[in-house]
Amino acid sequence: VSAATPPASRPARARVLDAALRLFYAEGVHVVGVDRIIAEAGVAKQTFYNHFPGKDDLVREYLTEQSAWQRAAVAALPPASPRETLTAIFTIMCDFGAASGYRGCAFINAAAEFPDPAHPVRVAIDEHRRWLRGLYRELLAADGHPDAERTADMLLLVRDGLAVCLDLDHPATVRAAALELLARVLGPASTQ
Amino acid sequence: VSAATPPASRPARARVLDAALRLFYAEGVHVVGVDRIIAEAGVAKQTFYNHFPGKDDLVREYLTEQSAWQRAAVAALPPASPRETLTAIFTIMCDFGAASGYRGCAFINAAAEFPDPAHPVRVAIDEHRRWLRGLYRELLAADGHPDAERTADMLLLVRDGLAVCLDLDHPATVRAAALELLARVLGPASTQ
Amino acid sequence: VSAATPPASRPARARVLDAALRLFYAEGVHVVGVDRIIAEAGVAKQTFYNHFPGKDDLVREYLTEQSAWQRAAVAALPPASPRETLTAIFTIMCDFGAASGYRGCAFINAAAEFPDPAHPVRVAIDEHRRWLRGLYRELLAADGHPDAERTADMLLLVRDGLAVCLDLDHPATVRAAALELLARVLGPASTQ
Amino acid sequence: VSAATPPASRPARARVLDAALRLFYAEGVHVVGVDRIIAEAGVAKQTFYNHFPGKDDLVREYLTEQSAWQRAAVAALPPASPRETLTAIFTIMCDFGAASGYRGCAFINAAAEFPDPAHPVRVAIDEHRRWLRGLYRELLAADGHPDAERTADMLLLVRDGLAVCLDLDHPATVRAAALELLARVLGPASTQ
DNA sequence: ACTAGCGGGACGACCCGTTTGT
DNA sequence: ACAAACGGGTCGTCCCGCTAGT
Repeated sequence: VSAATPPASRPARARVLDAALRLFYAEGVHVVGVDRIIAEAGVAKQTFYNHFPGKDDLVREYLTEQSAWQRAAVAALPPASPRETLTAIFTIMCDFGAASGYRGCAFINAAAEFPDPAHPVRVAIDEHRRWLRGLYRELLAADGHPDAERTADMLLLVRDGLAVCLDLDHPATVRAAALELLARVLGPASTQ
Repeated sequence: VSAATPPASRPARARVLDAALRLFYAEGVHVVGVDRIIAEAGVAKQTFYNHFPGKDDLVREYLTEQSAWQRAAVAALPPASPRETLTAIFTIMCDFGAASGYRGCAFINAAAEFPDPAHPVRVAIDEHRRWLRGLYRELLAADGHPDAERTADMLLLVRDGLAVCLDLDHPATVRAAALELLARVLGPASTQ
Repeated sequence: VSAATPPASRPARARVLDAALRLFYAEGVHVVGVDRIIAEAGVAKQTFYNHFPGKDDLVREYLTEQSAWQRAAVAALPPASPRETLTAIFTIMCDFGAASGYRGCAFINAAAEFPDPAHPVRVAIDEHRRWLRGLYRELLAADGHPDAERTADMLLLVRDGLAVCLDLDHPATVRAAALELLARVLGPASTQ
Repeated sequence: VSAATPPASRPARARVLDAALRLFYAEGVHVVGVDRIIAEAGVAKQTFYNHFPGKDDLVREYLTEQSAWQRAAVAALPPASPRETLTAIFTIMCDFGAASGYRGCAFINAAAEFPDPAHPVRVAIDEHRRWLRGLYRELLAADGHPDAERTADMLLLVRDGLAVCLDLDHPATVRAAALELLARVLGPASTQ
């Protein structure tokens, strides 16, 4: 009844994107063929190619979708101090990493499969990382951190390491290490 | 110079591994076919399958080779204090990451392409990471660090983040962030 | 101007035929898909299948349309002696062959793509050729040629060679050869 | 036992070319898929791509093969006067055109399916036609014809028309027209 | 009656990892 | 050690039916 987003053709395209998101994240991009995506989406092959020029474009949209989802999740965080927000972000990452089905960071994984830095997929990855770093920097600055720029770099590095370790090591152990590391990066709380 | 038939077909196998290492690391595992590997190695297809049961085994050996190479590199480090050795390890990582041809960590990239945790490739990855963490822990303990276990976890996390960021961001910026982070992890030098 | 619903769905069908004519002639029949035709015609897929049972029928109509166009062009020739009319027909062919966009004879090209002599497309081709030969024969007879039947066969052969050569060789050279050939076929003008 | 041509790998490649020649000529280029060719050749798919970079290259080789065959056939003609040789060439064309399986000129048919004049296939067609015209010109010159150049153009045009008409009309009728036309092009025999 | 889009199944060219003959 | 064979899989396009929505 309600036409929240585009009035027409919502389901088919969305189903393709859903299936792509699920399969690409869970198994990787190159091993998942178009045929499997359209099969899981319950979509004809031609309708897929009506919505996406090719597989690469679908991959790019898969990443932008992921990025949009993360931005929305951050925007939906309960209001809190910048420092608490930062801690919440990393804590939530740990929660995700402990849940079943976690497979690391979609962007890092995609970068592993697309070596060419000029490839559109890599461009989408860069854009997401610029947003991430900007988010950290703003929160640090709002927290009154003396060197938000460089500390944002450090947080990005911690985030990447966290995303990787949560996938490859014991999530509980990684959680402890990450939160401790975060504390050392942020320094003692500003006694305001 | 050499006899008609060398005692063991060493060079053929080694050439295959060399080509695999180069191609797998530079372009990824799934996109590189065995035909290209044997072509670059200058080896017949049958000789390849004489030395390796299949492609997956080659991938596993590619990772163990990488691991052996890193262990040898660490063993060849000039004698120094544990703390200096740790710093050297991370500094060398930054050097590699700034060099052209850097494509991130071979193990992290491989994990992105092999989701199944029970796969032999993932087992090889786990083994390398266990060695890495053990190395950190021993060096920390030798340095007299009070909590070598947990600090080793943190170092592993920093290492992973470093390997990823060096590939995706500006190496110089990442280097500064990583070394600063390392300093905060190791704490003030033990005034011995 | 026109009523709400024109008595017959003329425009849609005509647009499809126009697009088909343009694309089929310029690029060939098999390489041009139905989707491209309906896209260029600005017509829905269903509308296409409402007017044509299938692609093959469209091809047949494309040829009958071509044939009708040529018949109309001949009928519209300025009044002249039969011999002048014949010369005009071949001269106009040379003009077309020198123009950009010339791609040979639509019927010869279609025959190259439809080998089965019983195929409706081939039937349409045969019909056009029968008309052509009849036209030549009548003009020759009207000119008082002693052997109109066999000379018409020769003219048809020259026509086909002309249509092919204009596409594959230099039009200017071909024109000279064709007109010279035509003169030899027609023989000296009847000194009436 | 005997290694007449290349010592190795003769059969596979030759079988592919044989099948391609048969199918392409009989049915057209675009309608015949690679799969059918390799099936009729009894060859593995990869073997095909080991010998030919792609289908287009096979098409080009199909035409060069055809051209080579025609050149050999002309070279194998019994010694005769130039004029007799010319007549023999056109007579043999008529014989071929009357035989079952005749499908017109392979080059004209191929040109109908490859509109782009810069395409390698068109280049091969041009080359064959240059040879053809050169052959006519030399024979005419050897016969003492006063204008071999322009007459060669006319012969090429007649040849093309003949090849087309033999496919589309009654071969017997076409034969008579073609030989009569040839006589008019060559003029009265030089009473030497 | 025309548009827009989806579903379906076959086929297009091309490449995969692997095994076999020679 | 080479080429060929094998079976299946890759992405992408084919022609055609059908169902809504104005």
